[in-house]
Amino acid sequence: MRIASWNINGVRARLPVLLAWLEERGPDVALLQEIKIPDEGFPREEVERLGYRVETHGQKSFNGVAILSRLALEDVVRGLPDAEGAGPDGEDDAQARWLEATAMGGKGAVRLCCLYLPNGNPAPGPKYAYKLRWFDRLRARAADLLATEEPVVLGGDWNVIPEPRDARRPEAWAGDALFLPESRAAFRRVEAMGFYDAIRLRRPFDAAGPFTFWDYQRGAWERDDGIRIDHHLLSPQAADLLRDAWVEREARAGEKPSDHVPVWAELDA
DNA sequence: ATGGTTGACTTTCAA
Repeated sequence: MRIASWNINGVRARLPVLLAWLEERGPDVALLQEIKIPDEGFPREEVERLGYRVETHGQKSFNGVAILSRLALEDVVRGLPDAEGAGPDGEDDAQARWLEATAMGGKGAVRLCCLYLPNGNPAPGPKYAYKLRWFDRLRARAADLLATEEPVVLGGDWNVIPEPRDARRPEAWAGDALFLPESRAAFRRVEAMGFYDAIRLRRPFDAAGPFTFWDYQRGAWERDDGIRIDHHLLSPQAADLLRDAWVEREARAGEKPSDHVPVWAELDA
Protein backbone atom coordinates (compact mmCIF):
# COMPACT_ATOMS: atom_id res chain seq x y z
CA MET A 1 0.00 0.00 0.00
CA ARG A 2 1.54 3.26 -1.17
CA ILE A 3 0.34 6.15 0.99
CA ALA A 4 1.04 9.77 0.05
CA SER A 5 0.38 12.80 2.23
CA TRP A 6 0.22 16.23 0.62
CA ASN A 7 -0.74 19.72 1.73
CA ILE A 8 -2.16 20.99 -1.57
CA ASN A 9 -2.90 24.58 -0.41
CA GLY A 10 -6.36 24.84 -1.95
CA VAL A 11 -8.01 22.10 -4.00
CA ARG A 12 -9.61 24.59 -6.38
CA ALA A 13 -6.31 26.29 -7.20
CA ARG A 14 -4.49 22.94 -7.39
CA LEU A 15 -7.03 20.78 -9.24
CA PRO A 16 -5.16 20.40 -12.58
CA VAL A 17 -1.94 19.63 -10.70
CA LEU A 18 -3.72 17.20 -8.36
CA LEU A 19 -5.44 15.28 -11.17
CA ALA A 20 -2.23 15.00 -13.20
CA TRP A 21 -0.40 13.79 -10.08
CA LEU A 22 -3.03 11.12 -9.34
CA GLU A 23 -2.76 9.86 -12.91
CA GLU A 24 1.03 9.87 -13.06
CA ARG A 25 1.94 8.74 -9.55
CA GLY A 26 -1.15 6.70 -8.74
CA PRO A 27 -0.98 6.50 -4.95
CA ASP A 28 -3.20 3.84 -3.42
CA VAL A 29 -4.19 6.41 -0.83
CA ALA A 30 -3.70 10.19 -0.76
CA LEU A 31 -4.06 12.13 2.49
CA LEU A 32 -4.69 15.77 1.56
CA GLN A 33 -4.50 18.86 3.77
CA GLU A 34 -5.61 22.47 3.29
CA ILE A 35 -8.31 21.70 0.75
CA LYS A 36 -9.87 25.05 1.80
CA ILE A 37 -13.37 24.15 0.65
CA PRO A 38 -16.62 22.86 2.18
CA ASP A 39 -17.49 19.19 1.59
CA GLU A 40 -20.12 20.09 -1.01
CA GLY A 41 -17.59 22.10 -3.04
CA PHE A 42 -14.95 19.38 -3.38
CA PRO A 43 -14.39 18.36 -7.04
CA ARG A 44 -15.51 14.85 -6.26
CA GLU A 45 -16.49 13.71 -9.75
CA GLU A 46 -13.17 14.67 -11.34
CA VAL A 47 -11.31 12.60 -8.74
CA GLU A 48 -13.75 9.68 -8.81
CA ARG A 49 -13.31 9.53 -12.59
CA LEU A 50 -9.69 8.52 -11.94
CA GLY A 51 -10.81 5.59 -9.82
CA TYR A 52 -10.61 7.14 -6.35
CA ARG A 53 -13.08 7.08 -3.51
CA VAL A 54 -13.37 10.47 -1.83
CA GLU A 55 -13.88 11.25 1.85
CA THR A 56 -13.68 14.87 2.97
CA HIS A 57 -13.80 16.92 6.15
CA GLY A 58 -13.78 20.44 4.79
CA GLN A 59 -14.65 23.99 5.70
CA LYS A 60 -14.98 27.27 3.86
CA SER A 61 -11.74 29.15 3.05
CA PHE A 62 -9.40 27.50 5.56
CA ASN A 63 -8.02 24.15 6.67
CA GLY A 64 -9.90 21.06 5.48
CA VAL A 65 -8.63 17.49 4.97
CA ALA A 66 -9.50 14.68 2.56
CA ILE A 67 -8.67 11.04 1.91
CA LEU A 68 -8.63 9.77 -1.68
CA SER A 69 -8.35 6.00 -2.06
CA ARG A 70 -8.30 3.35 -4.75
CA LEU A 71 -8.86 0.84 -1.95
CA ALA A 72 -12.10 0.35 -0.05
CA LEU A 73 -12.46 2.64 2.98
CA GLU A 74 -14.29 1.75 6.17
CA ASP A 75 -15.18 3.39 9.48
CA VAL A 76 -14.73 7.03 8.44
CA VAL A 77 -14.51 9.51 11.34
CA ARG A 78 -14.51 13.29 10.80
CA GLY A 79 -12.78 15.41 13.44
CA LEU A 80 -10.92 14.34 16.56
CA PRO A 81 -13.38 12.18 18.47
CA ASP A 82 -13.09 13.70 21.93
CA ALA A 83 -14.93 15.79 24.50
CA GLU A 84 -13.36 19.12 23.62
CA GLY A 85 -14.53 18.83 20.05
CA ALA A 86 -18.04 19.04 21.40
CA GLY A 87 -17.14 21.81 23.84
CA PRO A 88 -19.40 24.77 24.56
CA ASP A 89 -17.44 27.33 22.51
CA GLY A 90 -17.38 25.03 19.47
CA GLU A 91 -13.99 26.45 18.53
CA ASP A 92 -12.27 23.16 17.96
CA ASP A 93 -15.09 21.64 15.98
CA ALA A 94 -15.03 24.67 13.68
CA GLN A 95 -11.55 23.85 12.40
CA ALA A 96 -11.52 20.86 10.06
CA ARG A 97 -8.12 19.25 10.72
CA TRP A 98 -8.59 15.51 11.28
CA LEU A 99 -10.05 12.66 9.21
CA GLU A 100 -9.76 8.92 9.85
CA ALA A 101 -10.56 5.89 7.74
CA THR A 102 -9.44 2.28 7.43
CA ALA A 103 -8.01 1.34 4.03
CA MET A 104 -8.42 -2.29 3.02
CA GLY A 105 -5.13 -3.43 1.47
CA GLY A 106 -4.60 -6.74 -0.30
CA LYS A 107 -2.68 -8.13 2.68
CA GLY A 108 -4.37 -6.26 5.50
CA ALA A 109 -6.11 -3.17 6.79
CA VAL A 110 -4.41 0.09 7.78
CA ARG A 111 -5.97 2.78 9.95
CA LEU A 112 -5.20 6.14 8.30
CA CYS A 113 -5.37 9.45 10.14
CA CYS A 114 -5.08 12.52 7.91
CA LEU A 115 -4.12 15.53 10.00
CA TYR A 116 -3.45 19.23 9.59
CA LEU A 117 -1.94 20.42 12.82
CA PRO A 118 -2.41 24.13 13.67
CA ASN A 119 0.42 26.39 12.52
CA GLY A 120 0.46 28.25 15.83
CA ASN A 121 1.99 31.56 14.75
CA PRO A 122 2.33 34.10 16.17
CA ALA A 123 3.86 32.58 19.28
CA PRO A 124 3.25 33.11 22.08
CA GLY A 125 -0.45 33.88 21.81
CA PRO A 126 -3.88 32.27 21.52
CA LYS A 127 -2.99 30.53 18.26
CA TYR A 128 0.04 28.91 19.84
CA ALA A 129 -1.99 27.83 22.87
CA TYR A 130 -4.47 26.27 20.46
CA LYS A 131 -1.67 24.39 18.72
CA LEU A 132 -0.40 22.86 21.96
CA ARG A 133 -3.93 22.01 23.10
CA TRP A 134 -4.63 20.35 19.77
CA PHE A 135 -1.44 18.32 20.22
CA ASP A 136 -2.79 17.12 23.58
CA ARG A 137 -6.01 15.99 21.92
CA LEU A 138 -4.07 14.25 19.14
CA ARG A 139 -2.03 12.33 21.71
CA ALA A 140 -5.16 11.20 23.51
CA ARG A 141 -6.57 9.82 20.26
CA ALA A 142 -3.21 8.31 19.31
CA ALA A 143 -3.11 6.43 22.63
CA ASP A 144 -6.45 4.80 21.87
CA LEU A 145 -5.28 3.85 18.38
CA LEU A 146 -2.01 2.46 19.74
CA ALA A 147 -3.94 0.21 22.10
CA THR A 148 -5.68 -1.49 19.15
CA GLU A 149 -2.27 -2.91 18.09
CA GLU A 150 -3.33 -2.45 14.47
CA PRO A 151 -1.19 -0.76 11.79
CA VAL A 152 -1.87 2.97 12.18
CA VAL A 153 -0.50 5.85 10.09
CA LEU A 154 -0.67 9.43 11.41
CA GLY A 155 0.06 11.30 8.19
CA GLY A 156 -0.11 14.95 7.33
CA ASP A 157 1.16 18.47 7.83
CA TRP A 158 2.38 18.45 11.43
CA ASN A 159 3.65 22.03 11.30
CA VAL A 160 6.66 20.94 13.36
CA ILE A 161 10.34 20.99 12.39
CA PRO A 162 11.54 18.10 14.57
CA GLU A 163 15.30 18.78 14.56
CA PRO A 164 17.80 21.38 13.31
CA ARG A 165 18.74 19.11 10.40
CA ASP A 166 15.11 19.41 9.23
CA ALA A 167 15.71 23.04 8.21
CA ARG A 168 18.25 24.58 5.82
CA ARG A 169 18.58 27.56 8.18
CA PRO A 170 17.42 26.43 11.62
CA GLU A 171 18.52 29.75 13.14
CA ALA A 172 15.89 31.54 11.03
CA TRP A 173 13.14 29.50 12.73
CA ALA A 174 14.26 30.00 16.32
CA GLY A 175 11.20 31.97 17.45
CA ASP A 176 8.71 30.32 15.13
CA ALA A 177 5.80 28.17 16.33
CA LEU A 178 7.06 25.40 14.01
CA PHE A 179 10.39 25.13 15.83
CA LEU A 180 9.82 26.32 19.41
CA PRO A 181 10.99 23.87 22.09
CA GLU A 182 7.40 23.18 23.23
CA SER A 183 6.37 22.25 19.66
CA ARG A 184 9.35 19.93 19.23
CA ALA A 185 8.71 18.38 22.65
CA ALA A 186 5.06 17.75 21.78
CA PHE A 187 6.17 15.97 18.60
CA ARG A 188 8.72 13.91 20.52
CA ARG A 189 6.02 12.91 22.98
CA VAL A 190 4.10 11.26 20.14
CA GLU A 191 7.30 9.43 19.18
CA ALA A 192 7.86 8.45 22.81
CA MET A 193 4.43 6.82 22.84
CA GLY A 194 5.77 4.41 20.23
CA PHE A 195 5.16 6.10 16.87
CA TYR A 196 8.00 6.11 14.33
CA ASP A 197 8.89 8.91 11.91
CA ALA A 198 8.87 6.96 8.62
CA ILE A 199 11.54 9.08 6.93
CA ARG A 200 13.92 8.62 9.85
CA LEU A 201 13.43 4.87 9.81
CA ARG A 202 14.67 4.88 6.24
CA ARG A 203 17.16 7.76 6.40
CA PRO A 204 18.39 7.85 10.01
CA PHE A 205 21.74 9.50 9.36
CA ASP A 206 20.94 12.23 6.80
CA ALA A 207 22.65 15.43 7.95
CA ALA A 208 20.15 17.76 6.23
CA GLY A 209 16.64 17.24 4.91
CA PRO A 210 14.82 15.92 3.05
CA PHE A 211 12.61 19.03 3.06
CA THR A 212 8.88 19.02 2.37
CA PHE A 213 8.05 22.77 2.35
CA TRP A 214 9.58 25.82 0.70
CA ASP A 215 7.99 29.24 1.23
CA TYR A 216 6.66 31.02 -1.87
CA GLN A 217 8.62 34.11 -0.80
CA ARG A 218 12.24 35.19 -1.00
CA GLY A 219 13.17 32.57 -3.58
CA ALA A 220 13.11 29.85 -0.95
CA TRP A 221 12.80 27.04 -3.50
CA GLU A 222 15.57 28.39 -5.75
CA ARG A 223 17.88 28.57 -2.73
CA ASP A 224 16.64 25.22 -1.35
CA ASP A 225 15.74 27.07 1.84
CA GLY A 226 13.29 24.40 2.97
CA ILE A 227 11.98 22.69 6.08
CA ARG A 228 10.58 19.22 6.86
CA ILE A 229 7.14 19.57 8.48
CA ASP A 230 5.09 16.87 6.69
CA HIS A 231 5.45 13.49 8.35
CA HIS A 232 4.13 9.93 8.47
CA LEU A 233 4.20 8.63 12.02
CA LEU A 234 3.76 4.86 12.17
CA SER A 235 2.47 2.68 14.97
CA PRO A 236 4.80 -0.26 15.76
CA GLN A 237 2.60 -2.59 13.69
CA ALA A 238 2.72 -0.18 10.74
CA ALA A 239 6.48 0.28 11.15
CA ASP A 240 6.89 -3.50 10.92
CA LEU A 241 5.29 -3.28 7.46
CA LEU A 242 7.33 -0.31 6.19
CA ARG A 243 9.04 -0.98 2.86
CA ASP A 244 10.13 2.53 1.97
CA ALA A 245 9.58 6.21 2.68
CA TRP A 246 10.52 9.19 0.54
CA VAL A 247 9.75 12.79 -0.34
CA GLU A 248 8.60 13.74 -3.83
CA ARG A 249 10.77 16.83 -4.04
CA GLU A 250 10.30 17.36 -7.78
CA ALA A 251 6.64 18.31 -7.23
CA ARG A 252 7.83 21.75 -6.05
CA ALA A 253 9.42 22.51 -9.44
CA GLY A 254 6.31 22.21 -11.61
CA GLU A 255 3.77 24.75 -12.83
CA LYS A 256 1.70 26.45 -10.12
CA PRO A 257 3.01 24.21 -7.33
CA SER A 258 1.80 23.92 -3.75
CA ASP A 259 4.36 25.19 -1.24
CA HIS A 260 4.41 21.62 0.15
CA VAL A 261 5.36 18.42 -1.71
CA PRO A 262 3.97 14.89 -1.28
CA VAL A 263 5.60 12.60 1.28
CA TRP A 264 5.29 8.86 0.72
CA ALA A 265 5.27 5.68 2.77
CA GLU A 266 4.95 2.21 1.27
CA LEU A 267 3.64 -0.52 3.56
CA ASP A 268 3.48 -4.27 2.94
CA ALA A 269 -0.27 -4.24 3.39
C1' DA B 1 14.20 45.64 10.04
C1' DT B 2 11.75 45.05 5.97
C1' DG B 3 9.63 42.66 2.44
C1' DG B 4 8.68 39.32 -0.42
C1' DT B 5 4.22 35.29 -2.49
C1' DT B 6 0.05 32.56 -2.76
C1' DG B 7 -5.02 31.39 -1.84
C1' DA B 8 -9.61 32.55 -0.57
C1' DC B 9 -12.23 36.35 -0.81
C1' DT B 10 -12.71 40.98 -0.27
C1' DT B 11 -9.95 44.47 1.87
C1' DT B 12 -7.60 41.43 4.79
C1' DC B 13 -6.17 37.10 7.06
C1' DA B 14 -3.58 32.89 7.08
C1' DA B 15 0.40 30.65 5.96
